[in-house]
Formats: sequence, structure tokens, C-alpha cells
Amino acid sequence: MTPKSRTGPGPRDRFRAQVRQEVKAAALRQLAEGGPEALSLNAIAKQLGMTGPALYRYFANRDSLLTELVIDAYGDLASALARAAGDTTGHAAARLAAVVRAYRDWARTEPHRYRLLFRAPLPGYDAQSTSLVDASQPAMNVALNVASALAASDTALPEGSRSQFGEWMKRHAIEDVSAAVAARTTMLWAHLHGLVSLEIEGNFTSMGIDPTLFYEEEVRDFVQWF
Amino acid sequence: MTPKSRTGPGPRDRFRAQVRQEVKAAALRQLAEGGPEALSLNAIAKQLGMTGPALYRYFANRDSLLTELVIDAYGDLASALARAAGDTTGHAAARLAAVVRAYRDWARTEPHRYRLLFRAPLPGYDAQSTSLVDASQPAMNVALNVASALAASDTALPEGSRSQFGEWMKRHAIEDVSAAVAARTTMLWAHLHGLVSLEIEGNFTSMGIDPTLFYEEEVRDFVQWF
DNA sequence: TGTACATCAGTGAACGCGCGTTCACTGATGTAC
DNA sequence: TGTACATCAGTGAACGCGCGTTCACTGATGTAC
Repeated sequence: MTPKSRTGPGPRDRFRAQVRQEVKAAALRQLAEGGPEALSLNAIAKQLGMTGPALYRYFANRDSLLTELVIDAYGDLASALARAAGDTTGHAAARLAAVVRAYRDWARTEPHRYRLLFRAPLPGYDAQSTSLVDASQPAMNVALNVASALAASDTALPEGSRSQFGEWMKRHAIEDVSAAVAARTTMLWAHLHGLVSLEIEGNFTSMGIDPTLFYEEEVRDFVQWF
Repeated sequence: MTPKSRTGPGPRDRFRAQVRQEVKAAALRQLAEGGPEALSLNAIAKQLGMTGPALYRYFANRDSLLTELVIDAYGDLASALARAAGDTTGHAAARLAAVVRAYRDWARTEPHRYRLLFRAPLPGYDAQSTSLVDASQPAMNVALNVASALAASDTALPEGSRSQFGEWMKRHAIEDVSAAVAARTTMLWAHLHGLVSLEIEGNFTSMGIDPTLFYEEEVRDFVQWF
């Protein structure tokens, strides 16, 4: 039952919201140190000077905390990409390059959150649930829009792919993007994901190689494709 | 102290070797079901009808079992790639395509082992230790050799990359491969890793898209690069 | 060939630890009259 | 403005579980003479 006449959150609500944020911040600190399986409610509580059960006032259980972290991370990534796209003026290719670099930079700055997004974090945790797939959409949309500006006309694409991407776009209400651009952007994303995940796991470092040039090459390849 | 005059393993040695294999097989079964953090010595022992401490007769500890699984997996992947390269006759591009498909197929058949290779499996486990980097080399060599057959002449490559890859090859005693081919093959590998890891985590499935065509495109792109 | 001995696979108990989660409760805080 | 009440954050104990690892031991197996 809500209070008689009240608009906006009361002091208790604000307190709740703030503690929720602190819990999430502590959780991220743990992820940064120990990987997804190191996320422990008891340890988080201890870090905040509370006992374990207190957290159940703020999150239903461990999985919903994890889910919220994933959704936050998707939102954060999308913001970073959108900022890069918006900050850059000039040719669409330059904007795409900025988005690509922003993708890489975000992952390098917060590798633990990147891992949270793109690998099944825990046994039994469904990383492809509808809500999570939806949460990933905004970031993808940034890339799609910039890519669309690069290639107005619909280029060649095998019929199978055309219909598959067409369905996908219809399902996510994506308009003003051709199936060819969607397919090509997905491929770009896969390429970037390959580079980024090898980079943050230290594979290039152990080879003694700086992957920076690879990212620039991606952009050139992408542009030439149309 | 070794027995007086004996060549080859005795019955006890053979028994040991067999149990070791059974332990590893049980471990892989567990990985297939629960992910890397689900690998439990006690659970493995139970599956083999033994008690936990018995495993310490066969492996020093959990980490060395894990390491052995990783090394086995690298060997297995290298075999699969070499088989694909050897089975295919004809133009070098066809052989490369076969290797690419073999890479994908191996990952699809054994996603849990693929994950074991290309992500930091556990907090505190050093996936980039020297022995593991060495173990990964044979698989890379298969790709390098096939790629080399495709492009004999040394094409353009930024100076920074040229020297970095030159050093890398010197360190791993890789000969008859140009720095440009090494760089390009590394890029191909990163691309494939991106596709494969998204595929085995279910990202394409959740998009309703069959990534098969993407792999074929990789090969075409690679060949055209020279 | 038979017997004594060394080897070593496997057990069972124990150590110390951490996990997520539930439950009944205390005590402070904000709210309504 | 003051008092009674409802709300609800947080505690502490408990449940049941699993983990890796050590240790002293039993008992079977292979080996040497």
C-alpha cells in the first residue's frame, strides 16, 4: 500500500538505491580480482561491513545480482560506443573507426565486465535469456547505425543470410538498415570480439605483439567490403 | 631405484597410465557438463568408484590435472588441423579452407575443451605460462605452413609488425614463413576465434543466424589479402 | 618353486574453509494521527 | 507537537553442502633371492 499522497522516492527509497549501488560496486571489485566464479555474497557483505543475509534485502539472490551487473554492463558499453560515434565528425568511416576503438578501449578498461557479457559466466546461468539478449541490443544498434551511414545501397548477400538477418531485424524492430549491412556488421563484431578476447586474455602479450594495427585493419576491410 | 634390468613399463606402470587416462576422461565429462569451475577432484573420484585422496597417487593436485587437460587439448586440436591439411589435396586455398573448417568443427564438437584453451579458466591459474604457450605452438604451425604455401612472396607489412612477428618466429624457431604470412595468419586466427567463441556460447543461435557462411568468407578474405 | 620383503594403490578420518540461503529476532527510522 | 505504530534494515545462529588437501593406515601386488 503506497503512502497517501507522495511523489518521488522517500528517504528510505533513496537509501535503498544507494546501498544497491554500493553492493554492485563491491561485486564489480570482486569480479575484477577473481573472475565470475569469485563473486560471493558473503564476501561482498563483509566488504560493506554487513553480514551475508543483509544482502537479501536488496537482491533476491546471487543470480539476480549477476543479471543486473550484466545489464548494467551492456548499457555502459552502449553509452561508450554512442559517445564515440557522436563525438566524431567527418566521414562515416572515421566514425566507424571511433566506434571500433571505443569497443576495444571499453574491453581493455574493464575486462572483467567484458567477460561478463560475452561468455557463459556460470554453470546454470542462462546468458541467452530474452532479457539479456534485449539488453545487448542498444550497443549493437550504435554499430548498425554508423555502418548504415557508410553503405546506403544494399549489396550482394546470399539469400539464406538475407532472410535470416531480415527476420532478426524484424524481431528487434530495426529499421533503415539493409540485411547486407546487418550481416557485415555482425561479421565485424565477431572479428572485434576475436581480437578483444585474445587481447584481454593476454594472448598477444605472450606473443610479444601489439594488436593495435589489427583493429585499424578491421576498419579498412569493413569499408572496402561495400 | 630402478629395477635391475628392465626395458619398457612394467604391469604397475601400465595400470597407472590407464587410471590416469580414466581420471582425465572423467574430468572431461565434468567439464562438458559444468564448465571449468565444476572440475572437482572429489567428484571425479566418486565417478571412478574411488575416494578423493586416491587421485593424489596420479596427479600432484588439481592444477596439474587441469594443465594436463589443456596440453592434451592443444595436441588434439593440432592433430585435427593437421589431418584436415593432409587429407585435402589441390590448391593451397582449398587446404586452408579445410583447416578453417576443422578448427570450427573441433570447437563445436568439444566446446568445453575449446573454452579450456582460450579463456583463463580459473582465478590464480596462469594460462600463459611458458609450458602452455609451447603446447599451443603445433596447432599454430599447421596454419602457418598451409598459409605459407598460399603466399610465397613477402607482401607489405608495417615495420613495427614486421619486427614483432620476426622476433616471435625466432623465439619459436619458425622458419620458411614470412613475417607478413605470420601476421596475416594471426589475424585469421583472431577472426576465427571470434566466430567460434560467439558460436559456441550460443550468440548466433539466439540471433537466429547460421554462421557457416562467415567461415567461408574468412577464407576468401584471407586469400585475397596477398 | 616358495617364501620374505618392498612397493604402492586406495581408504577413512580429519582439517579448515567457504558457499547460498532460511529464519526468528532486535532496534532504529519514518509516518499517521 | 507528541505519541503510538508500522515498516524494514540488519544480525546471529543454523542448515546442508562441497571443496582441496594431509595423514596414518591396510592390504594387495609384484619382485628378489
